[in-house]
Parts: sequence; structure tokens; C-alpha cells
Amino acid sequence: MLAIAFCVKRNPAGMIVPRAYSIGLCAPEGPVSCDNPDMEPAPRVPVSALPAHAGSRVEIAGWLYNRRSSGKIHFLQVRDGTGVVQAVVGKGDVPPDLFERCETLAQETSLIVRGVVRADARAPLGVEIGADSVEVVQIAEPYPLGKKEHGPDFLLTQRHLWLRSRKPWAVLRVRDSVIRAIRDFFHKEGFLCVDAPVFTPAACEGTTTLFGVDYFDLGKAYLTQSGQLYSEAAAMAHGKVYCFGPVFRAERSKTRRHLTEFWMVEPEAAFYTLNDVMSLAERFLEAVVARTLEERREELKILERDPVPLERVRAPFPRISYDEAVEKIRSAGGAIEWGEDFGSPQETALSASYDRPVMVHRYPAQVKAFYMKRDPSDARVALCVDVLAPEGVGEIIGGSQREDDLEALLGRVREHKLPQEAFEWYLDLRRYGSVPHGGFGLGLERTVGWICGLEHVREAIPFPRMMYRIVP
RNA sequence: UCCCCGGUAGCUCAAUGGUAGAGCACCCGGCUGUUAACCGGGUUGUUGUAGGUUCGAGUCCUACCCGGGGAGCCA
Repeated sequence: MLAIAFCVKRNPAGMIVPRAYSIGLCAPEGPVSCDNPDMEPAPRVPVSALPAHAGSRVEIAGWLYNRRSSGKIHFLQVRDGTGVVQAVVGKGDVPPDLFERCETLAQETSLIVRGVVRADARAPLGVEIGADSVEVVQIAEPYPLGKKEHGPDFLLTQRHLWLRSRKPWAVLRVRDSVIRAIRDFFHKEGFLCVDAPVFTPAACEGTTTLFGVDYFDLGKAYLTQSGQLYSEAAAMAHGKVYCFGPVFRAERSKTRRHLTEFWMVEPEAAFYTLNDVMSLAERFLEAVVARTLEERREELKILERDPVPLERVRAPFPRISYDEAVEKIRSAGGAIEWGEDFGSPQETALSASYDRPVMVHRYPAQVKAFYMKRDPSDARVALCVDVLAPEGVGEIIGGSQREDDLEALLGRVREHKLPQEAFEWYLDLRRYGSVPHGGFGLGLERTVGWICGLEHVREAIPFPRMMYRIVP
């Protein structure tokens, strides 16, 4: 492969003058050496930091995002992972070989550009680079992703390349902020991160379909659908804990809200009541959204996400009981019998009537998991809460106060026909110093999807795993 | 598991049952400030697969394959 380098040197007055120009063969593999003796070195600067380097000569290393030319001037848009900057190559400003060589630079060619950073009102970044050296690392083969629209099937097949595009780039940066906001929030609140195993001997909740794997001589094991039961054990050791990791659901769900593998964060705290759980969820969502708005304004702009609804995510969130929610649904003309769970359309309609997340608590126990504590003042309902995100997004959090009474929990295990042996360790938590406790689970991709205003959760995870898609 | 929609060039899509097309990508040429640049020319096809109806099927029928989003289930 060819490397082209056109080098400059500063004269005593500080002006930049051409010194040498070279075309040399690079090693066919590995990164190209930048210490060409003819080359005046320049400090490597990330694109995002370029505005602070206006007036100085720098080096950027990245990929050719797009190229436009106008006969006697080339515009090279270079992205380096931190941002995109335009390098300008004018025909009169550089040797003819370098100028002509720019014609051959295909989209996504990897390269190192050197030149002087200069302010320009026309540049989206505020600065551009007057390139005097373009070193090619590899001329890219014809790039599968075009500049025009693509369908979801094609983009998902090309997900490994699609990640380079502007929108996925912005989404993953928001995701990163959300993850750090989550960890920082729990750290500040005194929660210890204690992770749960992925291999489990049985279903945590007994309802969902799980992925099974052969586990040596111990027979069938399953990929976890939730770390909650383990978090409960850890909470009895550390008081306040959370786990944060991938979980797996083998349901044959094909919707914009479902993945077969997704990330869930599950705080659990000893001596927490349902009200404590709701207050925690409220503070938590407020902090996560605020942090994202603080760090990722630019990314939200790229995603054309209106920040105003996010700015309204401030405590207190409305809290309504299941009974009140049923009333609301009925008065809106929806048909629902007491005791039925809400369907997705009903949940969406409910959340759409609030301008911030809404907490729906005390669902009928019959539609909820076996480990949830019944309300002492109404045995028909569970001490649980679902948090529905606004703008029609729907459920992002499910939580509850847990059943802390051994006999009640044993009865629930039998009612749900769960294998008691597999739950003995869990029942032990009620034998040795049982306390009221509770927690919730938050789906990371649904949250990121809501914050980014995405159509589908598959865009909120780097490599989505869905029913009919496991590659790349 | 059920319901609905779709499959035509590398990509996004068009084509009353009657000669398969456009834009983008790619190749050639032009243009000194482009912002998915633009202008001119060119290359690109087992219309998902297998049958069937018809003088004639991308188009109608049947089965299958693949994909999509909705129900259920859930975060």
C-alpha cells in the first residue's frame, strides 16, 4: 500500500513552509510508521479537542467519512471516533501528487492527516484543517454503507460497520453516559455492586422461557433472566447492593421493545419498603436523565431528540394505584376487568397521559411474581410498582417489596409449582434474620431507547440479539 | 404460538397481466468552499424458491424459505 506524505517545516517567523514531499511504500500489514524522517512531527490531537488548538499544526488519525471535490479543492471529512472534522486540500497549496492522490481516497479509507487548525464559520465544529500531509494507512474497498437511506435488515446485517455511522455513534455515547450515571448514582447512595451469576439452575420467576445449556454432569442449566434473587442474598450481607449485567429471555417476542439478550440493573436494599423502592426509582431516573442531558446534548441533537420532555423528568413522579389506573383506562373507554394485567396498548395509553414517568403500584398479586409481598391492608394486591416512561415508551422499571415471611413464601413456591429444592438457598434468607426488603430492575436498552427517542431497542445495544438474528 | 405486512440491480425503491426502470454506490469526464455537493456519460438483474393459471406472470393462485412489527410474555 502507498503512503503519501507531504511535509512542512516552520521558518523562524513561525510560518509554515513546505519542506519535502515523499511517496513511499508502507509495510503491507500493521500500522504505518509515522516517523518518516522527512516529516515534521505534529502532536496527535483528538478531533473533539481541535477547537482548542486553533492556529497550531496537529495530526489527526482516523477514517475518511466522506469526500467532496470541486476540481481544484478537496474536502476530506475525517472521523476519529471523537468527532468529524473537515480537512481542506487546495490545489495551489500542496504538491500535485498529493492533490491527485486525494481523488483515490475511498470512503472509510484509514489515514493520518496533518495540517494547521484554523477557525472557519462554515465548519460545523467551528474549525477545519488546512491539510499539508495525508498519510494513507489503507485504501478501503468499496464501502457497503451508502450515503442514502438503508433498510433495517441491511443495516443490522452490517451492524459492525453501521456502528461507524453518526446515529449509532451518538446512541452508544448516550448509552455510555447512562451506564456511568447508573453506577455513580448507586455508589453515591451507598449501594455496593455485587454481580449475579449468568448460569442458573432454574427460572428465577418461574414464568419466562429461558435458554438452556448443558452444564457438565449437573444436567441442564439456564441463562439467567434476572439477578434479583442473588441480589437479595447480597443485600442481607451488605445492606444496599445492585447487580448490573446481561440477562436472557427466550420468549418468541418480535417487537420494538424486546431483545433476547439485554442489560438490566437491579438494586436491592434491606429494610426497604415499597415506598422506599418507589422513592429510590424516582431519584434514580431523575439523576440518570439529568446526567445524560448534562453530558450528551450534542448527541441528542444528532439524534434529533427533543430534550424538553427529558428536562421535565423531575421528582416527584405521579404515583397511582392499579385501581386508579383501571379507573383511568375505563374512563378513557378501555375495557379491563379488575385482576387483569395491562396490555401493552393500555400501558402506552396510560403513560402517554403524563409528562413524566408514572409509577403504577399495587397490581393484583395473581398477575405478579411469586416473591412479591402482599399488601397487609389488601391481600389481593402485591406491594409492587411498574414505572412507565412517558411519550408512549411504556415499562422501563418493575420492582417490589419482597415477601419476607418464610411460610408465606413457601406457600407461594408451592402455588406456582416451583421446584422447592432449587429455592432452598433463597428460602434460607427468610430463616436467618429475615427483614423487609425490596428493589427493582431497570432495562438499560429501553431506558437508552427512551432517552434517545429511538424506534427500536435494538439500536440501543451495540450488537443486538433477537429471535432471528445472531450475526454479527 | 397466533395475526398482519414485505422480498425487483451492491443499497433505497418504481413498474394497468404486454420490451424490467430511477436515485445512490462504482467507473470516466467537468467544476476553487463543498456540507447526503453538483453537472454530463457509462457498467450493474436467475424479480426469495418450487409449482400452477395464461397466448403472455415482477404482477394472479398454492406451498415453502427469509425478514419485518404487533398480540401474548416481559425490562
